[in-house]
Amino acid sequence: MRQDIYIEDLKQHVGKEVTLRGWLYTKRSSGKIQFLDLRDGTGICQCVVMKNQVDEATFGAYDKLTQESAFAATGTVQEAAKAPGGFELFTKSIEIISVAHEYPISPKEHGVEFLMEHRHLWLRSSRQHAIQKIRHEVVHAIRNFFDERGFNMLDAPILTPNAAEGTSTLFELEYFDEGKAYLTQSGQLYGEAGAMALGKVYVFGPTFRAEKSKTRRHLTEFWMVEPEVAFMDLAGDMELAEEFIEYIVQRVLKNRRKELDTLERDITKLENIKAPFPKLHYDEAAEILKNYWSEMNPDEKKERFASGHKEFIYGDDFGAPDEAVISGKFDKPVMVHHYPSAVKAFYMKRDPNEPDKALAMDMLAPEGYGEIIGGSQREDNYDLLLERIKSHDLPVEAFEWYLDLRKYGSVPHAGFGLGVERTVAWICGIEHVRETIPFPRTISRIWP
RNA sequence: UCCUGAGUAGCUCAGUUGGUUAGAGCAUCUGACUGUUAAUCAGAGGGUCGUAGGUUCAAGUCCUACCUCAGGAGCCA
Repeated sequence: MRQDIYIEDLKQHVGKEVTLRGWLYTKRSSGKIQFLDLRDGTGICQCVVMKNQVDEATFGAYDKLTQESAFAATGTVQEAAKAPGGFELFTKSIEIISVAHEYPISPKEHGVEFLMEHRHLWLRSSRQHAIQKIRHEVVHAIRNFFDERGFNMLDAPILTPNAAEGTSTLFELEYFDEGKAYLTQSGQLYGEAGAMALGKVYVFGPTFRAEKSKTRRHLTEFWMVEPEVAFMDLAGDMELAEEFIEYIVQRVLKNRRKELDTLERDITKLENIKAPFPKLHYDEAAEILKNYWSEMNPDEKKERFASGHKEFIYGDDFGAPDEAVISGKFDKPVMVHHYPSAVKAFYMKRDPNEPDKALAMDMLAPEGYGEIIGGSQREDNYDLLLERIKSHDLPVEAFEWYLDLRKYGSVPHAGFGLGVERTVAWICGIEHVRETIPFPRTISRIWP
């Protein structure tokens, strides 16, 4: 009996006759024996065609099938140590479904611009396929983590009337007779409203930043997951964050080993990602930077300045190169907490014991992947929050609903935001976040 | 916005102190090959050197402006 099956299930069909359907990845031939690598989305299978075993039409299919042509192959599944994946199809017949035009992405290397221009096709390549499988696993792990802990998912609006942290980086649009609307930068404020209704919530969705950032860590459209929990303080926030990251990384290790192998990821670095993570007070992190600069000789200093790294001054926020110095000291993600409140967002609560510091934390990924989490305990006092909105020159009317949360049963609460693309880039060990999202939006790309 | 780098065949690149007809690999096409792994081997076709000016007997190469892309800074996840 023949049946249609997927390549990932081949091992259950050894010795049986099956039909595989998919696309031609590559082909090789030595005259009277042909090898066609069939890709079906679940894997790649080598189809072996021998001239003296098949009819003329099937043997002739090799010449007609161009790269990425669609076809069905029927034959017997065999174990084959030399075949990619360990199995091959000893092919009896081939049915051509559609012949592809000359395919632009050849097996040799290509430049970034060319690949991005063909992103819709590039996704078929094995590395891109592996990255999307891992992204899916990460998203699944995120949802499982919160669902298992009794969190309620809360969908925040994409179209919003106001900014979370200033107005310079918003995508703006006309909203009927209501004036301007903006694409959301963060669902956090809505998450806070949700936490007061449901106790524990997480917002999960796309966010938009019109910043003109052109680095391997930035996209204008990216996905963020933002848990928010009533009655949780900063310490609880950090515990939740480290448990969360451990969960995601270990899940990918368990379920996506094959894809990590495809990406040639150093697994040992990921196996090490287990809570607790190092936690540094801002002052301790500042000390690391102070020592870093004081131990440097003048030539090295000149080099650092030339690369754009400015010498750290106590009280400043950390720049990307500073973060690299701090995270470089550890082989796990590092959490830095108690940043100066002057450099942090208006909604972050100040520490009553250190009034110049915010109850805020960032998590820096290892291996130079930068900030993957930013979080804080939120200001829960109505008067202080109102004062903060005013001192940040934000329009009070726009935040009236948000201030209501402090009017009607205000409680301590905290949360954080995790950037999905930076997390996936780190786990995959790839250079740039643009490869972690199917259709990246950057400052100079809105196509395809 | 600022700093740095790059635009040469469909793709990835080489091209010397300026010098005659601009090269290679892959892809495409033709042929050979019964166990290939980015198969191999032999052959063929394929170019307004990013755009516009300028210097020169002579410009892919030098100069100016502009365009596009990439990496980084700032800001952030």
